[in-house]
Amino acid sequence: MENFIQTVGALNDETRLRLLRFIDKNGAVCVCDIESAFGMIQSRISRHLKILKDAGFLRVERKGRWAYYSIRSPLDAFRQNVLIEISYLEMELPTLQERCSL
Amino acid sequence: MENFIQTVGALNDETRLRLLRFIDKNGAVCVCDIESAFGMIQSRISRHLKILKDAGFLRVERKGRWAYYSIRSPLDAFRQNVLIEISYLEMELPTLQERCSL
DNA sequence: TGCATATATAACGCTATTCCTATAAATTTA
DNA sequence: TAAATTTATAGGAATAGCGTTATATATGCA
Repeated sequence: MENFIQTVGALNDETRLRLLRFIDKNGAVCVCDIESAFGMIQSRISRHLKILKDAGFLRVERKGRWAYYSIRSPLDAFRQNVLIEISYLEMELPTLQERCSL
Repeated sequence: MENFIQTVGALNDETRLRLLRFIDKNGAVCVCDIESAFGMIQSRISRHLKILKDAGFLRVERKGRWAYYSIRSPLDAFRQNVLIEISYLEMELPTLQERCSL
């Protein structure tokens, strides 16, 4: 029950839906990539990513000073359906211009 | 987008999940049935039912002075999946003791 | 070691949501 | 019509969530 509420709670925010779709589309990205793409301040992004991670949608892998966020795998059927549903939504999504590292 | 957020927003509350599961399980019930089963005051129930209705999960049919709420039909695939997911959740659910009308 | 970079977290103000109480609206019955 | 029943809604207090600023932590490099 708490788990489910945490899951849908993470989806109950436009910024997080856009972040989730962005990562689903572009694969592993670090916070600074998102920062420049979305034009949002870092602390805001970091907090939303944590919520999505805690809700089971994202995983994070640290490499050096960067933290790469990507869709968690494997993903249970319900969260997969959620990602598909989100992919159908009309939303303004920035393009991943340049990776700030690599 | 707004529609999706409204949908998951309706799920982001324990009371509403229990109400939704209760109606999914018992079929059409009126507010007073829920009132006695859940032991919650009527205004609280009425408001949560409205949120679930506006989110596309419920429909309401008026008969005399009673308002019967039931799962909306047909339901799109995503909301069907949500109902299935909710049916798996462990939650304390009251039994529908008596119908206050009929 | 000292500094820059990348990310995470805490604190605060604002808004939204929840609950309750009280009341309105609509229907049935006397 | 008047009273009772059923449901909906408005208003206020408490709480939770978001965005920002400021700061902490952690890594890499000179």
